[in-house]
Amino acid sequence: MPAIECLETPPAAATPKPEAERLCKLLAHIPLLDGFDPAELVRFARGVREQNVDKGTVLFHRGDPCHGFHLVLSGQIKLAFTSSEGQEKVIEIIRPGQSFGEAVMFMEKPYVVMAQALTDCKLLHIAKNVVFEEMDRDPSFCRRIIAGLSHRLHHLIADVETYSLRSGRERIVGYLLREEEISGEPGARGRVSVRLPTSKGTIASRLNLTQEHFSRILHELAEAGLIGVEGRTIHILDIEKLRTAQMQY
Amino acid sequence: MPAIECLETPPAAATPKPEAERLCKLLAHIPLLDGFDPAELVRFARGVREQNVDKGTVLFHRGDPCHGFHLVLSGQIKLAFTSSEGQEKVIEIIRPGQSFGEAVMFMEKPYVVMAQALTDCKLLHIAKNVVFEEMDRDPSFCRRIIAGLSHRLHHLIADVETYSLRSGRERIVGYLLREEEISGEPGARGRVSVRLPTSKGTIASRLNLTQEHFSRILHELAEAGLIGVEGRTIHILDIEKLRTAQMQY
DNA sequence: GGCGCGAGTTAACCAGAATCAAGGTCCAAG
DNA sequence: CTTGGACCTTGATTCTGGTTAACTCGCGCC
Repeated sequence: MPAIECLETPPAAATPKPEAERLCKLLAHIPLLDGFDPAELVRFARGVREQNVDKGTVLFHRGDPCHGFHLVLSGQIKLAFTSSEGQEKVIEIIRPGQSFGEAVMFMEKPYVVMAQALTDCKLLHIAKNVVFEEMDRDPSFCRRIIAGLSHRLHHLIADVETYSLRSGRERIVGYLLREEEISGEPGARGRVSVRLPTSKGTIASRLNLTQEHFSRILHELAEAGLIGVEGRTIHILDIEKLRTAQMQY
Repeated sequence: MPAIECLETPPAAATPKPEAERLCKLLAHIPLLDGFDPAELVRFARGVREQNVDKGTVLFHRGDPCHGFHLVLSGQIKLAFTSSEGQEKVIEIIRPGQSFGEAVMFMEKPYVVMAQALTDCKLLHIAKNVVFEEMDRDPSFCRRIIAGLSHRLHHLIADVETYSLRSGRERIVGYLLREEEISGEPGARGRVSVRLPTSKGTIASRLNLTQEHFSRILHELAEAGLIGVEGRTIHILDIEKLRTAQMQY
Protein backbone atom coordinates (compact mmCIF):
# COMPACT_ATOMS: atom_id res chain seq x y z
CA MET A 1 0.00 0.00 0.00
CA PRO A 2 2.02 2.97 -1.25
CA ALA A 3 2.05 6.15 0.81
CA ILE A 4 0.29 9.22 -0.49
CA GLU A 5 1.83 10.49 -3.66
CA CYS A 6 0.63 12.70 -6.46
CA LEU A 7 1.62 11.44 -9.84
CA GLU A 8 1.23 14.66 -11.71
CA THR A 9 0.90 14.66 -15.43
CA PRO A 10 4.22 15.41 -17.13
CA PRO A 11 5.17 19.08 -16.57
CA ALA A 12 4.50 20.11 -20.15
CA ALA A 13 6.09 23.48 -19.56
CA ALA A 14 7.31 23.69 -23.10
CA THR A 15 3.89 23.16 -24.69
CA PRO A 16 1.24 24.36 -22.26
CA LYS A 17 -1.40 24.90 -24.89
CA PRO A 18 -2.42 21.36 -25.90
CA GLU A 19 -2.23 20.28 -22.28
CA ALA A 20 -4.67 23.00 -21.21
CA GLU A 21 -6.92 22.18 -24.10
CA ARG A 22 -7.01 18.55 -23.11
CA LEU A 23 -7.92 19.55 -19.57
CA CYS A 24 -10.72 21.77 -20.81
CA LYS A 25 -12.10 18.92 -22.81
CA LEU A 26 -12.20 16.77 -19.71
CA LEU A 27 -13.80 19.56 -17.73
CA ALA A 28 -16.52 20.08 -20.29
CA HIS A 29 -17.91 16.65 -19.46
CA ILE A 30 -18.28 17.06 -15.74
CA PRO A 31 -21.85 17.69 -14.67
CA LEU A 32 -20.98 20.65 -12.47
CA LEU A 33 -19.62 22.53 -15.48
CA ASP A 34 -22.12 21.40 -18.04
CA GLY A 35 -22.85 24.20 -20.49
CA PHE A 36 -19.89 26.38 -19.49
CA ASP A 37 -18.39 28.29 -22.38
CA PRO A 38 -14.71 27.86 -23.34
CA ALA A 39 -13.58 31.05 -21.61
CA GLU A 40 -15.05 29.89 -18.34
CA LEU A 41 -13.50 26.48 -18.71
CA VAL A 42 -10.05 27.98 -19.28
CA ARG A 43 -10.46 30.08 -16.18
CA PHE A 44 -11.43 26.98 -14.29
CA ALA A 45 -8.60 24.90 -15.70
CA ARG A 46 -6.05 27.02 -13.86
CA GLY A 47 -7.01 25.33 -10.63
CA VAL A 48 -7.37 21.84 -12.02
CA ARG A 49 -4.72 19.17 -11.75
CA GLU A 50 -4.84 15.72 -13.23
CA GLN A 51 -3.78 12.85 -11.01
CA ASN A 52 -2.98 9.28 -11.82
CA VAL A 53 -2.92 7.11 -8.74
CA ASP A 54 -2.19 3.45 -8.28
CA LYS A 55 -4.46 0.98 -6.58
CA GLY A 56 -4.11 1.25 -2.83
CA THR A 57 -2.95 4.87 -2.82
CA VAL A 58 -4.42 6.90 0.01
CA LEU A 59 -5.47 10.29 -1.33
CA PHE A 60 -6.01 11.74 2.12
CA HIS A 61 -6.46 10.62 5.70
CA ARG A 62 -8.89 11.85 8.29
CA GLY A 63 -7.48 15.07 9.69
CA ASP A 64 -5.65 16.14 6.54
CA PRO A 65 -6.36 19.68 5.36
CA CYS A 66 -8.57 20.06 2.31
CA HIS A 67 -7.49 22.19 -0.61
CA GLY A 68 -10.18 21.36 -3.10
CA PHE A 69 -12.33 18.51 -4.27
CA HIS A 70 -11.80 15.45 -6.46
CA LEU A 71 -13.53 14.09 -9.49
CA VAL A 72 -13.09 10.50 -10.65
CA LEU A 73 -12.48 10.04 -14.37
CA SER A 74 -11.78 6.33 -14.24
CA GLY A 75 -11.37 3.70 -11.56
CA GLN A 76 -12.90 3.61 -8.09
CA ILE A 77 -12.22 5.39 -4.84
CA LYS A 78 -13.48 4.29 -1.48
CA LEU A 79 -14.37 6.74 1.27
CA ALA A 80 -14.13 5.24 4.73
CA PHE A 81 -13.44 5.92 8.35
CA THR A 82 -11.37 3.83 10.65
CA SER A 83 -12.19 3.40 14.31
CA SER A 84 -9.55 3.68 17.00
CA GLU A 85 -9.38 -0.12 17.06
CA GLY A 86 -8.43 -0.17 13.41
CA GLN A 87 -11.67 -1.50 12.00
CA GLU A 88 -12.83 0.21 8.88
CA LYS A 89 -16.25 1.25 7.65
CA VAL A 90 -16.73 2.16 4.00
CA ILE A 91 -19.16 5.04 3.52
CA GLU A 92 -19.14 5.27 -0.21
CA ILE A 93 -17.59 3.82 -3.32
CA ILE A 94 -17.02 6.62 -5.79
CA ARG A 95 -17.21 5.77 -9.46
CA PRO A 96 -16.34 7.58 -12.69
CA GLY A 97 -18.23 10.85 -13.09
CA GLN A 98 -18.74 11.28 -9.36
CA SER A 99 -16.94 13.75 -7.16
CA PHE A 100 -16.16 13.91 -3.45
CA GLY A 101 -14.78 16.21 -0.81
CA GLU A 102 -16.89 19.27 -1.60
CA ALA A 103 -18.64 19.57 1.73
CA VAL A 104 -15.40 19.55 3.66
CA MET A 105 -13.95 22.12 1.28
CA PHE A 106 -16.80 24.54 1.94
CA MET A 107 -16.45 24.13 5.66
CA GLU A 108 -12.76 24.90 5.77
CA LYS A 109 -12.23 21.95 8.06
CA PRO A 110 -9.98 18.91 7.77
CA TYR A 111 -11.25 15.71 6.20
CA VAL A 112 -13.28 13.46 8.48
CA VAL A 113 -12.87 10.38 6.32
CA MET A 114 -10.06 8.87 4.35
CA ALA A 115 -10.01 8.19 0.62
CA GLN A 116 -8.20 5.30 -0.98
CA ALA A 117 -7.99 4.06 -4.55
CA LEU A 118 -9.59 0.65 -5.01
CA THR A 119 -8.10 0.38 -8.48
CA ASP A 120 -5.67 2.42 -10.55
CA CYS A 121 -7.45 5.72 -11.08
CA LYS A 122 -7.48 8.86 -13.15
CA LEU A 123 -8.69 11.84 -11.16
CA LEU A 124 -9.06 15.57 -11.41
CA HIS A 125 -8.34 17.73 -8.41
CA ILE A 126 -10.10 21.09 -8.46
CA ALA A 127 -8.52 23.68 -6.21
CA LYS A 128 -10.90 25.46 -3.91
CA ASN A 129 -9.86 28.97 -4.90
CA VAL A 130 -11.15 28.60 -8.46
CA VAL A 131 -14.39 27.19 -7.12
CA PHE A 132 -14.81 30.09 -4.74
CA GLU A 133 -13.99 32.61 -7.46
CA GLU A 134 -16.51 31.08 -9.79
CA MET A 135 -19.11 31.14 -7.05
CA ASP A 136 -18.68 34.88 -6.60
CA ARG A 137 -18.91 35.41 -10.32
CA ASP A 138 -21.82 33.16 -11.23
CA PRO A 139 -24.94 32.64 -9.13
CA SER A 140 -26.09 29.74 -11.29
CA PHE A 141 -22.86 27.95 -10.41
CA CYS A 142 -23.83 28.35 -6.75
CA ARG A 143 -27.18 26.83 -7.57
CA ARG A 144 -25.50 23.78 -8.99
CA ILE A 145 -23.34 23.38 -5.95
CA ILE A 146 -26.36 23.70 -3.71
CA ALA A 147 -28.17 21.14 -5.81
CA GLY A 148 -25.19 18.81 -5.57
CA LEU A 149 -24.91 19.12 -1.82
CA SER A 150 -28.64 18.66 -1.37
CA HIS A 151 -28.50 15.55 -3.45
CA ARG A 152 -25.65 14.20 -1.40
CA LEU A 153 -27.52 14.93 1.81
CA HIS A 154 -30.59 13.18 0.52
CA HIS A 155 -28.53 10.15 -0.35
CA LEU A 156 -26.92 10.02 3.05
CA ILE A 157 -30.27 10.18 4.78
CA ALA A 158 -31.39 7.25 2.68
CA ASP A 159 -28.29 5.42 3.89
CA VAL A 160 -29.11 6.18 7.50
CA GLU A 161 -32.60 4.85 6.91
CA THR A 162 -31.20 1.68 5.38
CA TYR A 163 -28.74 1.10 8.18
CA SER A 164 -31.23 1.63 10.95
CA LEU A 165 -34.41 0.13 9.59
CA ARG A 166 -33.36 -2.76 7.39
CA SER A 167 -31.79 -6.13 8.13
CA GLY A 168 -28.59 -7.32 6.50
CA ARG A 169 -30.55 -9.41 4.07
CA GLU A 170 -32.73 -6.49 3.03
CA ARG A 171 -29.72 -4.25 2.60
CA ILE A 172 -28.07 -6.75 0.28
CA VAL A 173 -31.20 -7.33 -1.78
CA GLY A 174 -31.68 -3.57 -2.04
CA TYR A 175 -28.08 -3.15 -3.09
CA LEU A 176 -28.34 -5.77 -5.82
CA LEU A 177 -31.52 -4.22 -7.18
CA ARG A 178 -30.02 -0.73 -7.23
CA GLU A 179 -26.86 -2.01 -8.82
CA GLU A 180 -28.87 -3.73 -11.51
CA GLU A 181 -30.82 -0.56 -12.08
CA ILE A 182 -27.75 1.56 -12.84
CA SER A 183 -25.88 -1.01 -14.90
CA GLY A 184 -28.64 -3.00 -16.60
CA GLU A 185 -31.32 -2.08 -19.08
CA PRO A 186 -34.24 -0.03 -17.74
CA GLY A 187 -37.12 -2.45 -18.04
CA ALA A 188 -35.33 -5.69 -17.29
CA ARG A 189 -37.40 -8.73 -16.46
CA GLY A 190 -36.62 -12.31 -15.52
CA ARG A 191 -32.94 -13.28 -15.38
CA VAL A 192 -30.31 -10.55 -15.25
CA SER A 193 -26.71 -10.39 -14.08
CA VAL A 194 -24.90 -7.86 -11.94
CA ARG A 195 -21.16 -7.51 -11.67
CA LEU A 196 -19.97 -6.32 -8.25
CA PRO A 197 -17.85 -3.21 -8.72
CA THR A 198 -15.23 -4.27 -6.19
CA SER A 199 -14.33 -6.95 -3.65
CA LYS A 200 -17.06 -8.51 -1.56
CA GLY A 201 -15.32 -7.43 1.61
CA THR A 202 -15.51 -3.78 0.60
CA ILE A 203 -19.13 -4.00 -0.43
CA ALA A 204 -19.95 -5.78 2.81
CA SER A 205 -18.44 -2.90 4.74
CA ARG A 206 -20.33 -0.40 2.58
CA LEU A 207 -23.51 -2.20 3.67
CA ASN A 208 -22.41 -2.29 7.30
CA LEU A 209 -21.82 -6.02 7.37
CA THR A 210 -18.83 -8.24 7.93
CA GLN A 211 -17.43 -10.10 4.99
CA GLU A 212 -18.53 -13.39 6.59
CA HIS A 213 -22.07 -12.31 7.12
CA PHE A 214 -22.25 -10.98 3.59
CA SER A 215 -21.06 -14.32 2.27
CA ARG A 216 -23.60 -16.19 4.37
CA ILE A 217 -26.49 -14.10 3.16
CA LEU A 218 -25.49 -14.49 -0.47
CA HIS A 219 -25.44 -18.22 0.17
CA GLU A 220 -28.90 -18.10 1.74
CA LEU A 221 -30.29 -16.11 -1.17
CA ALA A 222 -28.78 -18.60 -3.56
CA GLU A 223 -30.29 -21.48 -1.62
CA ALA A 224 -33.65 -19.77 -1.72
CA GLY A 225 -33.35 -19.83 -5.50
CA LEU A 226 -33.29 -16.05 -5.81
CA ILE A 227 -29.75 -15.58 -7.09
CA GLY A 228 -26.76 -17.48 -8.39
CA VAL A 229 -23.25 -16.50 -7.35
CA GLU A 230 -20.31 -16.84 -9.71
CA GLY A 231 -17.34 -14.98 -8.27
CA ARG A 232 -18.07 -11.30 -8.53
CA THR A 233 -20.95 -11.83 -10.85
CA ILE A 234 -24.36 -12.25 -9.30
CA HIS A 235 -27.08 -13.73 -11.44
CA ILE A 236 -30.48 -12.53 -10.41
CA LEU A 237 -32.63 -15.46 -11.45
CA ASP A 238 -35.92 -13.62 -11.30
CA ILE A 239 -35.76 -9.93 -10.70
CA GLU A 240 -39.50 -9.59 -10.08
CA LYS A 241 -39.31 -12.22 -7.37
CA LEU A 242 -36.32 -10.48 -5.78
CA ARG A 243 -38.24 -7.21 -5.77
CA THR A 244 -41.18 -8.74 -3.98
CA ALA A 245 -38.79 -10.52 -1.60
CA GLN A 246 -37.45 -7.07 -0.79
CA MET A 247 -40.91 -5.98 0.28
CA GLN A 248 -41.54 -8.93 2.55
CA TYR A 249 -38.37 -9.25 4.58
CA MET B 1 -52.37 13.13 17.87
CA PRO B 2 -53.99 15.93 15.87
CA ALA B 3 -53.85 15.84 12.08
CA ILE B 4 -51.77 18.36 10.22
CA GLU B 5 -53.03 21.85 10.73
CA CYS B 6 -51.49 25.26 10.39
CA LEU B 7 -52.45 27.59 13.17
CA GLU B 8 -51.62 30.80 11.41
CA THR B 9 -51.13 33.95 13.36
CA PRO B 10 -54.25 36.14 13.34
CA PRO B 11 -54.81 37.68 9.90
CA ALA B 12 -53.89 41.21 10.98
CA ALA B 13 -55.15 42.60 7.71
CA ALA B 14 -56.14 45.88 9.30
CA THR B 15 -52.72 46.65 10.76
CA PRO B 16 -50.12 44.96 8.61
CA LYS B 17 -47.30 47.25 9.69
CA PRO B 18 -46.59 46.15 13.27
CA GLU B 19 -47.08 42.54 12.31
CA ALA B 20 -44.46 42.78 9.57
CA GLU B 21 -42.15 44.61 11.89
CA ARG B 22 -42.46 41.88 14.46
CA LEU B 23 -41.64 39.28 11.83
CA CYS B 24 -38.59 41.23 10.75
CA LYS B 25 -37.39 41.35 14.30
CA LEU B 26 -37.66 37.58 14.51
CA LEU B 27 -35.91 37.17 11.19
CA ALA B 28 -33.02 39.38 12.23
CA HIS B 29 -32.00 36.79 14.80
CA ILE B 30 -31.79 33.79 12.54
CA PRO B 31 -28.24 32.84 11.64
CA LEU B 32 -28.93 32.59 7.92
CA LEU B 33 -29.95 36.24 7.79
CA ASP B 34 -27.43 37.61 10.23
CA GLY B 35 -26.31 41.08 9.17
CA PHE B 36 -29.08 41.63 6.64
CA ASP B 37 -30.24 45.22 6.43
CA PRO B 38 -33.90 46.15 7.10
CA ALA B 39 -34.80 46.43 3.42
CA GLU B 40 -33.63 42.89 2.78
CA LEU B 41 -35.49 41.62 5.81
CA VAL B 42 -38.72 43.19 4.63
CA ARG B 43 -38.31 41.58 1.25
CA PHE B 44 -37.75 38.29 2.95
CA ALA B 45 -40.67 38.69 5.30
CA ARG B 46 -43.10 38.44 2.40
CA GLY B 47 -42.49 34.72 2.23
CA VAL B 48 -42.41 34.09 5.93
CA ARG B 49 -45.31 32.75 7.92
CA GLU B 50 -45.43 32.23 11.64
CA GLN B 51 -46.88 28.95 12.87
CA ASN B 52 -47.96 27.87 16.31
CA VAL B 53 -48.39 24.15 16.56
CA ASP B 54 -49.47 21.94 19.41
CA LYS B 55 -47.55 19.01 20.75
CA GLY B 56 -48.08 15.98 18.56
CA THR B 57 -48.87 17.92 15.39
CA VAL B 58 -47.37 16.42 12.27
CA LEU B 59 -45.93 19.22 10.13
CA PHE B 60 -45.43 16.97 7.15
CA HIS B 61 -45.27 13.31 6.24
CA ARG B 62 -42.86 11.50 3.99
CA GLY B 63 -44.04 12.08 0.44
CA ASP B 64 -45.61 15.49 1.06
CA PRO B 65 -44.51 18.24 -1.32
CA CYS B 66 -42.12 20.84 0.06
CA HIS B 67 -42.84 24.54 -0.29
CA GLY B 68 -40.10 25.97 1.85
CA PHE B 69 -38.19 25.33 5.02
CA HIS B 70 -38.90 25.67 8.72
CA LEU B 71 -37.15 27.40 11.57
CA VAL B 72 -37.86 26.58 15.19
CA LEU B 73 -38.32 29.58 17.49
CA SER B 74 -39.38 27.63 20.55
CA GLY B 75 -40.16 24.02 21.37
CA GLN B 76 -38.82 20.88 19.75
CA ILE B 77 -39.50 19.08 16.51
CA LYS B 78 -38.52 15.52 15.76
CA LEU B 79 -37.54 14.38 12.31
CA ALA B 80 -38.10 10.66 11.77
CA PHE B 81 -38.91 8.00 9.27
CA THR B 82 -41.26 5.14 9.75
CA SER B 83 -40.69 1.74 8.25
CA SER B 84 -43.42 -0.16 6.48
CA GLU B 85 -43.97 -2.17 9.67
CA GLY B 86 -44.70 1.02 11.55
CA GLN B 87 -41.55 1.23 13.60
CA GLU B 88 -40.07 4.65 13.85
CA LYS B 89 -36.51 5.93 13.78
CA VAL B 90 -35.77 9.47 14.93
CA ILE B 91 -33.07 11.12 12.86
CA GLU B 92 -32.86 14.44 14.57
CA ILE B 93 -34.38 16.48 17.34
CA ILE B 94 -34.56 20.07 16.19
CA ARG B 95 -34.26 22.76 18.83
CA PRO B 96 -34.81 26.52 18.90
CA GLY B 97 -32.60 28.37 16.45
CA GLN B 98 -32.25 25.37 14.17
CA SER B 99 -33.91 24.92 10.82
CA PHE B 100 -34.86 21.91 8.72
CA GLY B 101 -36.14 20.95 5.32
CA GLU B 102 -33.71 23.01 3.23
CA ALA B 103 -32.12 20.16 1.34
CA VAL B 104 -35.46 18.81 0.17
CA MET B 105 -36.53 22.30 -0.86
CA PHE B 106 -33.49 22.71 -3.12
CA MET B 107 -34.08 19.36 -4.73
CA GLU B 108 -37.68 19.98 -5.64
CA LYS B 109 -38.60 16.58 -4.34
CA PRO B 110 -41.09 15.48 -1.70
CA TYR B 111 -40.05 15.05 1.91
CA VAL B 112 -38.37 11.77 2.76
CA VAL B 113 -38.95 12.07 6.48
CA MET B 114 -41.78 13.23 8.65
CA ALA B 115 -41.71 16.07 11.15
CA GLN B 116 -43.70 16.11 14.36
CA ALA B 117 -43.85 18.55 17.26
CA LEU B 118 -42.55 17.02 20.49
CA THR B 119 -43.88 20.00 22.44
CA ASP B 120 -45.99 23.03 21.63
CA CYS B 121 -43.89 25.00 19.19
CA LYS B 122 -43.45 28.39 17.58
CA LEU B 123 -42.08 28.11 14.08
CA LEU B 124 -41.34 30.20 11.05
CA HIS B 125 -42.01 28.82 7.61
CA ILE B 126 -39.93 30.41 4.87
CA ALA B 127 -41.36 29.99 1.39
CA LYS B 128 -38.96 28.71 -1.19
CA ASN B 129 -39.60 31.46 -3.71
CA VAL B 130 -38.17 34.19 -1.48
CA VAL B 131 -35.15 32.01 -0.80
CA PHE B 132 -34.57 31.44 -4.48
CA GLU B 133 -35.01 35.13 -5.27
CA GLU B 134 -32.53 36.10 -2.62
CA MET B 135 -30.08 33.54 -3.94
CA ASP B 136 -30.17 35.15 -7.39
CA ARG B 137 -29.68 38.55 -5.88
CA ASP B 138 -26.99 37.91 -3.33
CA PRO B 139 -24.03 35.55 -3.81
CA SER B 140 -23.08 35.81 -0.16
CA PHE B 141 -26.48 34.43 0.72
CA CYS B 142 -25.66 31.42 -1.44
CA ARG B 143 -22.45 31.03 0.45
CA ARG B 144 -24.35 30.83 3.68
CA ILE B 145 -26.68 28.24 2.33
CA ILE B 146 -23.77 26.21 1.06
CA ALA B 147 -22.09 26.52 4.44
CA GLY B 148 -25.29 25.39 6.13
CA LEU B 149 -25.75 22.37 3.89
CA SER B 150 -22.10 21.40 4.25
CA HIS B 151 -22.41 21.59 7.98
CA ARG B 152 -25.50 19.41 7.91
CA LEU B 153 -23.74 16.89 5.72
CA HIS B 154 -20.79 16.81 8.04
CA HIS B 155 -23.07 16.19 10.97
CA LEU B 156 -24.86 13.38 9.24
CA ILE B 157 -21.60 11.66 8.38
CA ALA B 158 -20.65 11.86 12.03
CA ASP B 159 -23.97 10.17 12.79
CA VAL B 160 -23.26 7.39 10.32
CA GLU B 161 -19.90 6.89 11.95
CA THR B 162 -21.49 6.72 15.38
CA TYR B 163 -24.15 4.25 14.29
CA SER B 164 -21.78 1.92 12.55
CA LEU B 165 -18.67 2.01 14.68
CA ARG B 166 -19.86 2.55 18.24
CA SER B 167 -21.74 0.32 20.65
CA GLY B 168 -24.95 1.39 22.33
CA ARG B 169 -23.07 2.21 25.48
CA GLU B 170 -20.59 4.39 23.64
CA ARG B 171 -23.36 6.19 21.80
CA ILE B 172 -25.11 7.03 25.05
CA VAL B 173 -21.96 8.20 26.78
CA GLY B 174 -21.11 10.31 23.74
CA TYR B 175 -24.60 11.76 23.73
CA LEU B 176 -24.45 12.72 27.39
CA LEU B 177 -21.08 14.39 26.95
CA ARG B 178 -22.24 16.35 23.92
CA GLU B 179 -25.42 17.35 25.66
CA GLU B 180 -23.44 18.57 28.63
CA GLU B 181 -21.18 20.52 26.31
CA ILE B 182 -23.98 22.51 24.73
CA SER B 183 -25.98 23.15 27.89
CA GLY B 184 -23.31 23.31 30.61
CA GLU B 185 -20.42 25.65 31.26
CA PRO B 186 -17.43 25.30 28.95
CA GLY B 187 -14.73 24.03 31.31
CA ALA B 188 -16.88 21.92 33.61
CA ARG B 189 -15.16 19.47 35.91
CA GLY B 190 -16.32 16.88 38.42
CA ARG B 191 -20.06 16.63 38.99
CA VAL B 192 -22.46 18.15 36.48
CA SER B 193 -26.07 17.54 35.53
CA VAL B 194 -27.74 17.17 32.16
CA ARG B 195 -31.44 17.47 31.52
CA LEU B 196 -32.70 15.28 28.69
CA PRO B 197 -34.51 17.46 26.17
CA THR B 198 -37.34 14.99 25.63
CA SER B 199 -38.59 11.53 26.54
CA LYS B 200 -36.12 8.68 26.92
CA GLY B 201 -37.92 6.69 24.27
CA THR B 202 -37.35 9.42 21.69
CA ILE B 203 -33.72 9.84 22.61
CA ALA B 204 -33.23 6.09 22.48
CA SER B 205 -34.56 6.07 18.94
CA ARG B 206 -32.34 9.02 18.01
CA LEU B 207 -29.40 6.89 19.16
CA ASN B 208 -30.69 3.85 17.29
CA LEU B 209 -31.61 1.90 20.40
CA THR B 210 -34.82 0.53 21.82
CA GLN B 211 -36.24 2.21 24.84
CA GLU B 212 -35.54 -0.92 26.89
CA HIS B 213 -31.95 -1.13 25.91
CA PHE B 214 -31.46 2.55 26.61
CA SER B 215 -32.91 2.12 30.06
CA ARG B 216 -30.68 -0.84 30.79
CA ILE B 217 -27.51 0.93 29.74
CA LEU B 218 -28.34 3.95 31.90
CA HIS B 219 -28.76 1.51 34.75
CA GLU B 220 -25.41 -0.09 34.02
CA LEU B 221 -23.68 3.28 33.90
CA ALA B 222 -25.29 4.19 37.19
CA GLU B 223 -24.15 0.93 38.72
CA ALA B 224 -20.65 1.57 37.50
CA GLY B 225 -20.75 4.82 39.49
CA LEU B 226 -20.46 7.01 36.40
CA ILE B 227 -23.86 8.67 36.49
CA GLY B 228 -26.95 9.08 38.63
CA VAL B 229 -30.39 9.00 37.07
CA GLU B 230 -33.22 11.11 38.41
CA GLY B 231 -36.08 11.08 35.96
CA ARG B 232 -35.01 13.16 32.97
CA THR B 233 -32.08 14.60 34.79
CA ILE B 234 -28.82 12.72 34.52
CA HIS B 235 -26.14 13.57 37.04
CA ILE B 236 -22.71 12.98 35.66
CA LEU B 237 -20.79 12.16 38.80
CA ASP B 238 -17.36 12.69 37.33
CA ILE B 239 -17.19 14.08 33.84
CA GLU B 240 -13.47 13.38 33.44
CA LYS B 241 -14.05 9.76 34.27
CA LEU B 242 -16.94 9.55 31.81
CA ARG B 243 -14.73 11.04 29.12
CA THR B 244 -12.04 8.46 29.67
CA ALA B 245 -14.71 5.73 29.82
CA GLN B 246 -15.77 6.95 26.38
CA MET B 247 -12.27 6.26 25.12
CA GLN B 248 -12.06 2.73 26.46
CA TYR B 249 -15.34 1.14 25.48
C1' DG C 1 6.19 -27.30 -9.49
C1' DG C 2 5.66 -25.31 -5.17
C1' DC C 3 5.24 -21.29 -2.37
C1' DG C 4 2.83 -17.51 -0.56
C1' DC C 5 -0.79 -14.40 -0.67
C1' DG C 6 -5.27 -12.32 -0.94
C1' DA C 7 -10.05 -13.18 -1.39
C1' DG C 8 -13.74 -15.84 -0.21
C1' DT C 9 -16.23 -19.55 2.23
C1' DT C 10 -17.78 -22.30 6.07
C1' DA C 11 -18.84 -23.62 10.66
C1' DA C 12 -18.87 -23.23 15.77
C1' DC C 13 -19.42 -20.12 19.09
C1' DC C 14 -20.52 -15.74 21.32
C1' DA C 15 -22.33 -11.04 22.33
C1' DG C 16 -25.06 -7.11 21.78
C1' DA C 17 -29.29 -5.69 21.19
C1' DA C 18 -34.28 -6.59 20.00
C1' DT C 19 -38.54 -8.60 21.44
C1' DC C 20 -41.97 -10.04 24.54
C1' DA C 21 -44.22 -9.76 28.73
C1' DA C 22 -45.02 -7.99 33.26
C1' DG C 23 -44.87 -4.48 36.45
C1' DG C 24 -44.03 0.05 38.47
C1' DT C 25 -44.44 5.22 38.93
C1' DC C 26 -46.38 9.43 38.30
C1' DC C 27 -49.90 12.47 37.16
C1' DA C 28 -54.20 14.33 35.55
C1' DA C 29 -59.14 13.60 34.83
C1' DG C 30 -63.24 11.85 36.43
C1' DC D 1 -59.68 8.38 45.63
C1' DT D 2 -59.35 5.65 41.95
C1' DT D 3 -58.85 5.05 37.15
C1' DG D 4 -56.47 5.32 33.11
C1' DG D 5 -52.68 6.46 30.43
C1' DA D 6 -47.93 7.85 29.34
C1' DC D 7 -43.53 6.76 30.43
C1' DC D 8 -40.20 3.90 32.23
C1' DT D 9 -38.02 -0.31 34.18
C1' DT D 10 -36.97 -5.19 34.63
C1' DG D 11 -36.45 -9.95 33.49
C1' DA D 12 -36.61 -13.85 30.30
C1' DT D 13 -35.93 -15.16 25.84
C1' DT D 14 -34.64 -14.88 21.03
C1' DC D 15 -32.16 -13.37 17.10
C1' DT D 16 -29.12 -11.00 14.27
C1' DG D 17 -24.88 -10.44 13.29
C1' DG D 18 -19.88 -10.44 14.93
C1' DT D 19 -15.65 -13.31 16.17
C1' DT D 20 -12.50 -16.76 15.57
C1' DA D 21 -10.45 -20.04 13.08
C1' DA D 22 -9.74 -23.41 9.63
C1' DC D 23 -9.88 -24.25 4.99
C1' DT D 24 -10.31 -23.59 -0.25
C1' DC D 25 -9.37 -21.54 -4.49
C1' DG D 26 -7.02 -18.95 -7.89
C1' DC D 27 -3.05 -16.43 -9.13
C1' DG D 28 1.44 -14.51 -9.57
C1' DC D 29 6.13 -15.46 -8.78
C1' DC D 30 10.42 -17.57 -7.76
